[in-house]
Amino acid sequence: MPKTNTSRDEAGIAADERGAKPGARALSVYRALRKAILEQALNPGMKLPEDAIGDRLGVSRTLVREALARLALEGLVELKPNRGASVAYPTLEEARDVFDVRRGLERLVAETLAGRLTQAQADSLEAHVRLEEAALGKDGPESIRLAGEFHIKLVEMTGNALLVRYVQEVSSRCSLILAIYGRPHSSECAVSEHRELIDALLSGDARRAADLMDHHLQSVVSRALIAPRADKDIRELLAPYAIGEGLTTT
Amino acid sequence: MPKTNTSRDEAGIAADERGAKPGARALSVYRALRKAILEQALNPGMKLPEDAIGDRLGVSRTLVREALARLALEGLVELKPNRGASVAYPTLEEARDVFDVRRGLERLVAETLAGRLTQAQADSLEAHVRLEEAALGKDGPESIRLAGEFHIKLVEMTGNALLVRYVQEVSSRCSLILAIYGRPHSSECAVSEHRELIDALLSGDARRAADLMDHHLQSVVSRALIAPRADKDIRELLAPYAIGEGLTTT
DNA sequence: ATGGATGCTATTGTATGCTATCTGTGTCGG
DNA sequence: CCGACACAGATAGCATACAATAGCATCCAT
Repeated sequence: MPKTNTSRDEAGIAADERGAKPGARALSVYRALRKAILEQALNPGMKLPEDAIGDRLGVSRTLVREALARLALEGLVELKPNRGASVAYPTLEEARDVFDVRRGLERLVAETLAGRLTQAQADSLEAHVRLEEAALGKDGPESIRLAGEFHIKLVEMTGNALLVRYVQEVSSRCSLILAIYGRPHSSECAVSEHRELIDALLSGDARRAADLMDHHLQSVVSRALIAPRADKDIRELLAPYAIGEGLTTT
Repeated sequence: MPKTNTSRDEAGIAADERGAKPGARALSVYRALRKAILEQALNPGMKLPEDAIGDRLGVSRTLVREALARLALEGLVELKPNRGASVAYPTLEEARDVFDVRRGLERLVAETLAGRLTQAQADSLEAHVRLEEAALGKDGPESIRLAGEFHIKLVEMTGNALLVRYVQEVSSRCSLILAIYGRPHSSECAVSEHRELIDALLSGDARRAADLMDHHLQSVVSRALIAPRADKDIRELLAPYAIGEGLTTT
């Protein structure tokens, strides 16, 4: 029996998983959307209609719904009742919350790893830092991606699966936040700070490693987070235009 | 207009939300299952068939699936492909991971709150501690629930929504873990430690508060978690496995 | 009698249809 | 000319129907 598929082979998803495992397509949808959001193919605030996405990806609305629900739980999309999903547009307060939690989590990472880093792990991190340095010149999304991956590599070395999940989650949200509020072309992580961190971890000084990580992330915020691009309220944005046209603004 | 429901009023869910808001029933299913798991009406390892749950709760499998997916993401249920859902049965390693992350998160709570606690908040916490003391005599699930709620109240006072979510999640998982590996009737949190913590928070000494919290949670683990070398008899060891297989335990 | 194959059953995975609700547009009254 | 009501188009919420898979029991062959 050749599977009598319901003729579902036109678009993107069906092709990427040959084995056709059970929950694989739902995962693919999730990953596709996640990636699209993180590399800003879908801008924050953009609507995400179930039908359109399902159409484009060759799956039914059910799977799209599943993916959207998951992304909503991770804070990458907002899900308003009867209004559908849209790419999350975090407020500055939410941004602060996320960065605070991230600092707390990554401090735990540093403490956990301090003095426990194997030489192989340290080498791997060193190699990564070198990649970052190489990417520094040609400022692009490449540099940003690598800087983020350093932290992911770090947390993965703890072997704590839950910690990995949480750090990945907050990292994703940080990317989104920086896409909204960040300076255009800031390399967010100073490579030198990454290298210092590795040293501290190898030396086994947990306190110093934690403080370094803390300071590092703190400086990421102050370096990359800029004043809000005053898009709080559309009325504020339009006020000058209204004055220009002689319309009442209050 | 009485909503012309599709005849869905027999069982548990339909009655609890009169307004019948859009996503309310899905949430109700989620909460019902969550509660059932946490108070061990559903034992770890127990199977969770979608249609049975849907039947019992008066909703379709769709909503049950949604709830199960969410619980799976929170680590309260395990979701195996084509095999369905079951109440999570964390390993000891996972348990350690969860407790580690919890310590990191709650330390952040303590640091955030240190010196920022209003008198009203301190009073509220004091009142809660008094409830805990009252419940100490009659050892029961009551004492355990109250001890957990103390930490929830605490994190809610930070005003950090993400931190609240994470702490609630790890707290839930800790409850589950203690249900499996915990001593039968240990009051997990020493009430005196809660009171000390409030003092430290009021005094504004962030370091001391964080260390107290750390030590507090550490002692919860050592007080409640059974040692790996089980000097209990073999029947106790096998009991959870029997439950997992649906066999009688006595 | 034992080992393996085969059909059956229970349960999950996915799609789709129906209904309720929301948003935008058009029309009517002030 | 501006506001309110009403209708219509669109979209999410939910249920159900259909398809596929894993586990189990039975049966046959060695």
